[in-house]
Amino acid sequence: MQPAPQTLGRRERNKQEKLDRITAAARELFTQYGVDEVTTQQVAEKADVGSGTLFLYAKTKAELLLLVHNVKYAEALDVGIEAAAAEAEVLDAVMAIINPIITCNRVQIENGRTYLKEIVFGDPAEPHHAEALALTQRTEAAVVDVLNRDKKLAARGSGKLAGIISAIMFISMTSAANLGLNDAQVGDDIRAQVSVLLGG
Amino acid sequence: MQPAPQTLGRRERNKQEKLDRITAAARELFTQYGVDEVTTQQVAEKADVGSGTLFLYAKTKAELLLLVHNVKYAEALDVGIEAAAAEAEVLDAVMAIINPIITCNRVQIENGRTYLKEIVFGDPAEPHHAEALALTQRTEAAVVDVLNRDKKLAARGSGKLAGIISAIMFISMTSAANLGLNDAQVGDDIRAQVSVLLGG
DNA sequence: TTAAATAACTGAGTAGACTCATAATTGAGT
DNA sequence: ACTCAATTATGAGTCTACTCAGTTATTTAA
Repeated sequence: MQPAPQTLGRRERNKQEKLDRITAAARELFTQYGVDEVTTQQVAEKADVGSGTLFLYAKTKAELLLLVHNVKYAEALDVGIEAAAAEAEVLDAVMAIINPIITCNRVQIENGRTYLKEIVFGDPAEPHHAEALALTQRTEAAVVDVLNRDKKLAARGSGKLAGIISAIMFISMTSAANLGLNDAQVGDDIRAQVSVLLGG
Repeated sequence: MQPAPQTLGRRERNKQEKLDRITAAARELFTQYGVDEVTTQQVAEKADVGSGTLFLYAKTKAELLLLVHNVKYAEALDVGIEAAAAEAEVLDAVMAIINPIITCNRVQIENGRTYLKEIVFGDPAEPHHAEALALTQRTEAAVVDVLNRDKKLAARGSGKLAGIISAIMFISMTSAANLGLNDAQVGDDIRAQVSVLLGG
């Protein structure tokens, strides 16, 4: 038989396939039951790999969640950036970026909070974590672009402002005080704060 | 023998004494080695109580850290509020409140980050957690007082502004990106952000 | 003084994330 | 085809936060 035409050898293909199975298994179980209700054993079993193998692909259970959630976050961010372009007002445009992220983050609220927790407190050296950080940086960059539409905001320092908006988002989406709110209410909470920040 | 003159019975006194021993043991071990390097067994042993008893006084290991750290935080806050009164400029006064908190939080950086993590992600129904929340509210209230010195800031909404300052503090003190900075540099980072926030 | 009721204590046991010694698989060299 | 070094997979075993059924201490009531 001829050697396969792929550039990747069997070893690389097997690895990719295993990662795919693990990602799929984790996504389904985490989404349905929530991270805390799922054991790594269950994910391994569903992915049909050994329990130790899991940890070759994600160093911790939380990293496994990053792996799964990054995909959804990236999609939400794309939607938001698109929507922001259609908004005339700066505040509206900023919220256009933020709103899909809120929704994505709160589909399963426990997972969303754990995701954000891991971004701040996890190990930035891990590959899935690095990807998550890149996403938050992309989010800030998108906010910077919007803020720069306004000369005065640009003069105040759009980079710093975007950083503050990230902090506002983080706290509003994770705070236990906001656990009882729905997506729209969290959005309103963030909007009110961003409004104060920008509208000074 | 006459009954003791205390209003508290033996049971209450025993409980208080045990709590004191546990607090002292946790403080010493956590301070010297860091939370993650100390097991709950070691704390129990040092406090001379059964390993299960520990969890009657703090529902989780993280709650135990809150118990210990709340005291230090409260002291730092008092110092800061005092110092703020002596500052003429609003920004300087805000930083006067914040600076002792930064120092207190970074004496043992791992513990400081874990403390903040627990405040956001822990169970607010737990008593030590409730106390920690009260402290952050007291901090915000102190910041509000300072902001209200300036009519324009008061008009913008000093409560919301103080909330944003809390968010800035949280992120700057916990972010892995700032792990390499010293206290002064973290202070500068926060000051720069607060300056942008207020100075708009 | 004693008995019953209640509160607090205890440490062996459990659960689940993660490790690591060993085994299986792969691909390059011959 | 056959080494063999390097990579990847495995699951039994470890570690430790936390639980709970049974015990002990204190208070109250008779």
